[in-house]
Amino acid sequence: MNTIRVVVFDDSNSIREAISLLIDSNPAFSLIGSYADATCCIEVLEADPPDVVLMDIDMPEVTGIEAVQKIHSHFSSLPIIMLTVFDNQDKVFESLCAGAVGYLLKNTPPARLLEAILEVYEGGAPMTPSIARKVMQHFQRNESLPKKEEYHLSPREKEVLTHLVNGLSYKMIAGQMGITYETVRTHSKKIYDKLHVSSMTEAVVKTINQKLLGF
Amino acid sequence: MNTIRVVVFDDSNSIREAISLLIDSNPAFSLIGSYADATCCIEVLEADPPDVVLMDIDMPEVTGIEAVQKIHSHFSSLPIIMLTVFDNQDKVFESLCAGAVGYLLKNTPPARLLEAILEVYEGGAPMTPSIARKVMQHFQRNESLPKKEEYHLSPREKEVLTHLVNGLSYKMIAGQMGITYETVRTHSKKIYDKLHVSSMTEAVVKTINQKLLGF
DNA sequence: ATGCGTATCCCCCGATTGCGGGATTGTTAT
DNA sequence: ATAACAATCCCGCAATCGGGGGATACGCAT
Repeated sequence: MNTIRVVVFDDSNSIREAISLLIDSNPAFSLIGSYADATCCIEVLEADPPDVVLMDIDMPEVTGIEAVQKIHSHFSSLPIIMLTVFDNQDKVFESLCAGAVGYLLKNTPPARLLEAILEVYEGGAPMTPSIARKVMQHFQRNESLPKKEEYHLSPREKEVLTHLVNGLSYKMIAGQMGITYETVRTHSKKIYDKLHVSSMTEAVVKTINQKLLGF
Repeated sequence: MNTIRVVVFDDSNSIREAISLLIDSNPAFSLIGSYADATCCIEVLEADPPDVVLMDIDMPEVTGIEAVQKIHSHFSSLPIIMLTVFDNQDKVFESLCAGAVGYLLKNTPPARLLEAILEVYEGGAPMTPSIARKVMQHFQRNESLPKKEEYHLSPREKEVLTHLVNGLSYKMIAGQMGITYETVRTHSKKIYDKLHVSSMTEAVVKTINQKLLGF
């Protein structure tokens, strides 16, 4: 069986050494590169493509997140595991958005790290439990806020609002809906009234942010 | 040490029995309830609150997802693990949005199930690796589309645009930014020009939909 | 039948916006 | 140093928007 080829980016010498020892101690893995910064990450990976990348999140010159973006856009299927000392909420999500598939704290036990490498290699997404929970909570926020307020818009008003959200003017909406400009205005007035706003823009922003319409 | 109190909702008798055996075989856990449907889930949980809920996703009468919504809105801190036979993409996300914190396939080995119950109890979010990967990929889609177009807005223009997106009028923005109404208009003109739109609303919609600003 | 909500149309008027210019002061880049 | 750009301000004018009315007509409930 082939070994899993790993590359590490981390500005800390001691961490790189520790990881180097860890990986080479297990015949199933081999460390094919280890770098203190990610400035040349694309070139490095191009020259000798690994199976998995370990990326420190805080690095000088090019930050881990920037590096992930670059790597992900060049080698979209190459899995990257982020390593970090703090499980900062924002950094987690920035990394995930940038293209990382795993997120581990540096105090992860060595055995777990090897397990994680194997896991991404097999299509998983290793995370510490606390980070996994943060990710889950991120989904819940989306759906828990919007239903707190209910503005009972009539069907016709929703229709007008949809067009407003698409950026149409009253005149254009009138044309689209086959009604008069004045009617569109009347609907809009009631919409603004019900949404407690006083301009088209405010209505549109509120509609989008609170997902008042089905999209 | 107290045992972790578990309740199960699953319409399959065999699964309920298997879980019952599994949980009672380990002194660290105790099964305090086991129901074939979730119609009375709120009453049940209110009468005898558990630490963790296991919820089958496909059930007659009330679906697992509906049950999760109800439970989550009544007992928002009660962790729920979904159990399912298929890792259907949509169901996963519906469940997560509804308030579940864990998501396991029914072929999960018994030991892993107990581990997962412990994990949610301790604030984690157990998932099978394949589901974890799906969740991760969900984040990546968001950021991969928007960078297809780049409108090189100046810093000042971005600032004005931010205020527009917050629903402010030119006059209000002028006040906020300490510049003249006329200057705000000039910036806005250039913004509309660069975004290829011709109204405040269109600019706002485009900005939000394409995530042109950092939010 | 009387009221309530919805949908439709109309008018007036002031405020705001969009578009066409033009102008000055910096900074940056070639 | 000359051009290019960003940021600031100004004017005029037409179009659009927002708020205030009022009006008709339909359906639906009590």
